[in-house]
Amino acid sequence: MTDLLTVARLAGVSRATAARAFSEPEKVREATRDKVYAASEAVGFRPNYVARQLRTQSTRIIGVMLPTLCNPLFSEQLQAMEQVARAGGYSLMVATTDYDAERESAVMENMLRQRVDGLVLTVADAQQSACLALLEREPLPVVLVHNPAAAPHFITVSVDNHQAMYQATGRLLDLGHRHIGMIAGPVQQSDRARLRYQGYCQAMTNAGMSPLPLIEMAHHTRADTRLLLPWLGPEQKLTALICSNDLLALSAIGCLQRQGYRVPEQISVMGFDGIALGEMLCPSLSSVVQPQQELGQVAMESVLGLIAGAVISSRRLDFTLRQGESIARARF
Amino acid sequence: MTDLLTVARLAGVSRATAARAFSEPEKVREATRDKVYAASEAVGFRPNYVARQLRTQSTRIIGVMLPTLCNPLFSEQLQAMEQVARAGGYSLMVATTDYDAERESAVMENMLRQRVDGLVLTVADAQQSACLALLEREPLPVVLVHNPAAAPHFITVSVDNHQAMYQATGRLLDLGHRHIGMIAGPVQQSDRARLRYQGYCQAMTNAGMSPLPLIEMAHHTRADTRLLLPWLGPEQKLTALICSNDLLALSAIGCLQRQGYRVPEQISVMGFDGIALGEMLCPSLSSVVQPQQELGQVAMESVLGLIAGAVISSRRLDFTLRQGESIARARF
DNA sequence: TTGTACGCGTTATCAG
DNA sequence: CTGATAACGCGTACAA
Repeated sequence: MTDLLTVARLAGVSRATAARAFSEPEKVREATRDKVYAASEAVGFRPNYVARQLRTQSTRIIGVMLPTLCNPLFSEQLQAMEQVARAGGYSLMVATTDYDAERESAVMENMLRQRVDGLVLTVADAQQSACLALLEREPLPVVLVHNPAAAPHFITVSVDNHQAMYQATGRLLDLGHRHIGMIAGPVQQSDRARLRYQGYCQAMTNAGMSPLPLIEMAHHTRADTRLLLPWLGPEQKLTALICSNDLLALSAIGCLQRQGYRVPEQISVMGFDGIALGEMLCPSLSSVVQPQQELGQVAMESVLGLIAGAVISSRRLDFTLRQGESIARARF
Repeated sequence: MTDLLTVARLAGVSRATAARAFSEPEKVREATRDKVYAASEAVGFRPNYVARQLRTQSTRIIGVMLPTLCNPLFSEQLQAMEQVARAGGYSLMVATTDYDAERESAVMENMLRQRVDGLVLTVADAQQSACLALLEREPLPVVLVHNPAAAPHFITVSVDNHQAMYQATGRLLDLGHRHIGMIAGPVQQSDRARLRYQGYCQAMTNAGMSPLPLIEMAHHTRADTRLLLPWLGPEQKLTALICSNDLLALSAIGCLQRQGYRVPEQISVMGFDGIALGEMLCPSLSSVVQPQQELGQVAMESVLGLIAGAVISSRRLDFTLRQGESIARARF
């Protein structure tokens, strides 16, 4: 792991020439270049990116901050981002925050010190995010994913969560459902969950019904039977359940079936996100499909664009309603 | 984003003192320290880790290389690793390889140039991995996850895949199954899949049966009904299916149910990995449970240990068989 | 085309 | 406790 000087000496050239052989090969005569390469093979030389980064003031690293990797939505998005980044010659520094604002700030600070060239983040709540406030003063290229495009200072890539949940609820209403409940994870942690609940409320209200209070689970990814049962009793007899994400929906279906309910015959369940697995199971999951890969791709392309000095604007991506087997017409 | 010298001047101290205020605060008088901090606030100074990395020859970055993030096994493992790393003051550089040996080598080379302090990797096939061969000559701390501890040069954290699948198959045999098929993704891509198939074969042979050829799917994460059906016809009437991973198992159950088969009444299905979702669905998935978080934790602790100069050895972690509702006694 | 020389922002090593 | 100075490894004017 020696340095360029050693290589240069062995190759019988100056250090500058050796350096050029790596960073600007076309500016070095072929014979000279080969000598340099041979020499670096011999001594096991490998360019030191840290030194290069210091010198060029550019790390070619993108910082990626996500709430969690337990939700396939985020992990597939990360996978897509990584591919775009690598194709563009960038590496990824990754951190998760578990929807914790303090961790968000700590992660951010660390990435800024690392001098990442850009940032792609999904914060828990863009409205009251200390780390976004901090970022406003930084000249760093930043792209938000999923967060509502509230902060006009930031480029955002997202779907319209409010509208999506409005339509999803509408689908259930169209099927004749009147007793529709909505479940979510800890909702004050997530601005998207709030938007989705608002979408649900508006759909209910527009249809002349009063929205039910949100059924809030302790985890973002697992439904709790005990919190579900009261809504299925004789008093509050839900015929449909709409969920803030697919993992919640799938585990809710599991809970219901385990309690002897048949889905969708006795109760319809609708998810949100459109994770791949939902399509394969039986009954297949009805869901709002977010273009997960595209979200990651567009977000990464946007930061890279910003870094390259291009003019980039926020993007609203299209969602679709996937008609699965987990919902059916309401009957009495 | 100014530098230490600016801060020092403003604070009326030397650059060395300003530096110490950050890296060794206890060696600076409190009054001086405060002046430095005040000055750095004023000019918006933030320590430059790149410069520090160059000087100290240590990046406090761990490179993590995984086949894919689409399998929750890997993404949850990554999440666990990230937490341990952050707690230890390390950051993560993450890349995926999609089981492609060339991408493995490219990713590796990039991480070496980035001067990561250590590496945690899962390669497609440890036996014939160009990047592992390359690594043997490097003095870098490396920990392999999941790969069989074949290469004695490397610390490995894994479960015994062969033994696990042997026992899982045994469980089906104990339930009276005789026609047990195994499905997997592209098997030549993964040394684990091969080991698991061997475990299956040995269990079958020991029980006096001849193992069936592997049913190989095009994707690691999705079963294909068309490839499954021939094994359910009158000639090859399987009563149990054992799968190389849980996503394959869950999608296989979906395929079967969609074809009108009842699980487990008509056919038992067993998975491998023990992803969280499997437990929530109905029928719940019988599976070999790998300690996903522990795998990540132990792996990360091991590299950090190696970096710290501790003596670390390979670890075999325990797996368990989860008895789910997807398997039942064979009947005729 | 190749070589010389400087600086990127920090920490380590001394000396005071 | 504080200050001066030399690296760390590389890129890149500028000169030859």
